[in-house]
Formats: sequence, structure tokens, C-alpha cells
Amino acid sequence: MTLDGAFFDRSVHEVAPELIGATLLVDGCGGTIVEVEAYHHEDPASHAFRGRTKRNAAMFGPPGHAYVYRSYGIHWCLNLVCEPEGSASAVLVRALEPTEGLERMRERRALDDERLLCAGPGRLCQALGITRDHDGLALDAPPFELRARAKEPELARGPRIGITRAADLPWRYGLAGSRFLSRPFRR
DNA sequence: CAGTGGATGCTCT
DNA sequence: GAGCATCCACTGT
Repeated sequence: MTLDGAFFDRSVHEVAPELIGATLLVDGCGGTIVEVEAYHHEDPASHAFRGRTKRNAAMFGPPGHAYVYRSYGIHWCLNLVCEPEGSASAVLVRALEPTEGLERMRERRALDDERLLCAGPGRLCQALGITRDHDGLALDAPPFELRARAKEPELARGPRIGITRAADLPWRYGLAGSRFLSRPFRR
């Protein structure tokens, strides 16, 4: 079943854990989502916290669309916009277990190690070929393909990675025990 | 393993 | 001009 606008038109805190186990492909490359983080508009760590700008405009658009931004001048990062339009909340996709299009992803990453192919927000965007061109695109239409998980996985939860503000909030979710996480979860 | 620092572009102060 | 929702290469144990 394709995840569409209705799926994303809910609290980011409901949507984020339900994305673990879903399948994300871009032009046929990608795999199973194993790690995400929730960013709410009232959250000081969110790009939308200080209001709408040119960069974060897609966060203020309709749910079920992509928000892509450049990180540290080098990497791209992919978010999935949630909640009713205008509330500017989104889920950062941090890691995939690669399952489809492995050869193309290895070429893009110039890397053979499957474990590190999509283990991190910058890495997975490089592997899937995600750039600014994908900012604002709908997730239920090509080049995106986003399918709901078949069954509920065992979840891990913890604080988000790489932020300084609101660093204690446990809004990172992962597939428990996966070897494709960007970093392990503490227990 | 852990820790450090460089690359690099854009937004906001 | 500072500060980043990162990654990689390098150092030292």
C-alpha cells in the first residue's frame, strides 16, 4: 500500500515510528527505512522553529511531500513533511537497509560496503541520488515510491543525533538490532 | 575503538 | 561572520 498525504496528515510523533519498516525508493533505488527522527515546529532543533524561510518552505507545504536541504555545505538530507499543511513538521530519514538498485547505489557512493551504503542522512541521499531537485515533490508519485510496512517491527527509541538544542528529546526511532543504523541505540 | 579537524554552501544574525 | 539535523580521513591508544 502506497503511503499518501492522508498517512502523513497526522502528528509527526505518530507518523515517525510507523515509518520504520516502510519501503522507500527513488527511481527504483532504496530499501527499508530503519532510522528516522521527528522534528516538530515548536521544537528549537527544527528548521521551522524560527518561521518560514526560502530554504524550509517545503516544510510549510502539504503533508506527504519531500523537504530536502543541504547540510554542512556538502550533503543533502531528506525529510517527509507531516501534519496538516502549515504546521511545518517533518520526519528526517536517517538510514535505510538497502534492498533495491544496489549496483547503482554502490556506483554513486563509490563504496562496496552494503552496511554503510545508506547508513546516515547524507549517505542515503547520495546513494538514492536525492538533491535539491527533489525538494517539494510529492512522495506518492515518481520518482518516489513509498510503501507501508507489512507488519509492525520491534522499535528502538532515543535522543536525536548531531543537534545541540533540545538534544534530550527521545524523538529518534529505529529498527531494533538493525545493522544498517547510522549509530546504535543505547539500551 | 575514541577523538579531532577539514571540506564546503547556505541561512540567518 | 557564526553556525549548522554530516561524513571522511587521520591520529593515538
